[in-house]
Amino acid sequence: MERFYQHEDKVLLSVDCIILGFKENAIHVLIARRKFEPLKGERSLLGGFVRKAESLNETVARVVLEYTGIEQVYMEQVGTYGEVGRDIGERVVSVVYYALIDMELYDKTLEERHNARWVNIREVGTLTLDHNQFLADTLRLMRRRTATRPVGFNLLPEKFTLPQLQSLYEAIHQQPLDKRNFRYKMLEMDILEKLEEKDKSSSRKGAYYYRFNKEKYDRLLHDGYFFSI
Amino acid sequence: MERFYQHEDKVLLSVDCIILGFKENAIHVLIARRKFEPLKGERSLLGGFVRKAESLNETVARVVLEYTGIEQVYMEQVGTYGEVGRDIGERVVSVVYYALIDMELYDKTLEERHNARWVNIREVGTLTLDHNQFLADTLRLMRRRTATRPVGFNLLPEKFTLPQLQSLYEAIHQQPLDKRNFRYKMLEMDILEKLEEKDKSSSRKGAYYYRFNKEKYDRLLHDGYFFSI
DNA sequence: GCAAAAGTGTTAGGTGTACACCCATGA
DNA sequence: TCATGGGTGTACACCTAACACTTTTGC
Repeated sequence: MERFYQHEDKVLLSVDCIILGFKENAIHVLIARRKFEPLKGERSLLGGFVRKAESLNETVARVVLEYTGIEQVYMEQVGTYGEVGRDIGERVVSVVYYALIDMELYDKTLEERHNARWVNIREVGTLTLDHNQFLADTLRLMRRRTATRPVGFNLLPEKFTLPQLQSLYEAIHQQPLDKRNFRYKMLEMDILEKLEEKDKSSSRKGAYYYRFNKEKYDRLLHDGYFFSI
Repeated sequence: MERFYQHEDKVLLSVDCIILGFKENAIHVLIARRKFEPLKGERSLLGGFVRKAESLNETVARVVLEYTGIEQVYMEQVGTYGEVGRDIGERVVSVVYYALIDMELYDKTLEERHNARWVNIREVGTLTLDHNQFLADTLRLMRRRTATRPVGFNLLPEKFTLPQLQSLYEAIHQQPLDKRNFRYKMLEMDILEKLEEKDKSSSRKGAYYYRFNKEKYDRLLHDGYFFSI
């Protein structure tokens, strides 16, 4: 390939991933200790540099796979942060993505290998560089997204119960929701399939499992339908 | 500064600006002919490469100033596009911003110098590379933004009339709005200051000028208020 | 006086929200 | 039989959207 733009500056471009999961009725984020200088050992989001022949999505997928063992994830770009002094090592522009994963699929052996931990988003504490900013912006975006599109399902196993789903939404929006209204809204959209099977792990009566029907959902979206909470 | 990350790939990073203005009751976008190879002469959005010691915002400001002569503009990041083959010259990752400007402040001598043109967004035609994609994503975002926050004012002169404001919103959302409901909503927020002066250019009766009161608006936002259309 | 745009309130319908009781089951 | 969480319908308040006539003024 010819080098048309050879007199222009090049910069280091990194991708930082906010990997989110749901457990113990709370959203958790995967963080690790930085493996390299500078700031080695500081608490950090998971990232990687964008390679020459790799798209941004591919970088995200690579990072997510490396740290979770999961191949297909829901991801969305949050934004790009390009202040000159934001990384103390060298000038690095960072593209931030969040990824929603089903924690049942998480490869727990990676926790140790990468010195990584799942932290409740309400108890994150101080992260390195501007990573707290990334997280705050992500949560704002993710709340808006889950409030208008049913992407929350990506945080749950394939089969889930309505009480689980409600507790997920309550964790995301950090506020209690009315059970009847919530169930009505969710079922009214007609994108959930009720299964015969019940989850008996959290009550004697047991709660029916449901499954998300992506085809119906896509049809809804195509028709311009949106929901709220 | 030490070079901690010296073994990582660097990439060309560009900023592409969707510069939007309002005239003749329609949103217009500033486009130009590409000045350099490859694809020299193709219709293109306005952009520039991010320099080593320049933040993304600074790059946008530089590009907007260069092509419009305006220093302070409202801008917002749309997203970052990083497919490997998106630029045919070389691998370039592009950060897209839109900027809203008051066309009365536009320096018309620059139109000729840069071979630039203001084009109605409904008649843009084919742009180079993936710039049509950039524009489509921008318009979607801008519509959402103007529907929930009063950023539309940035497209108008400091003094404007309510019929002008309504026609701006109708242009943005490409649908007619009810005059009484529109005026009521806008005035009810109490962020517009009515002036004594009237604009007589479009009717015998004349329409009162208003001015946007940013302080009151910031107070509203701070209190968590949002409006819709 | 008339044409042309500016300005002004009210109502009906729909949407969102609050709310309380019965059911199924395992221990 | 009882304790525990799952499941179900309605009434009211509020907000959104539809709608038509009067005012001002330059020609």
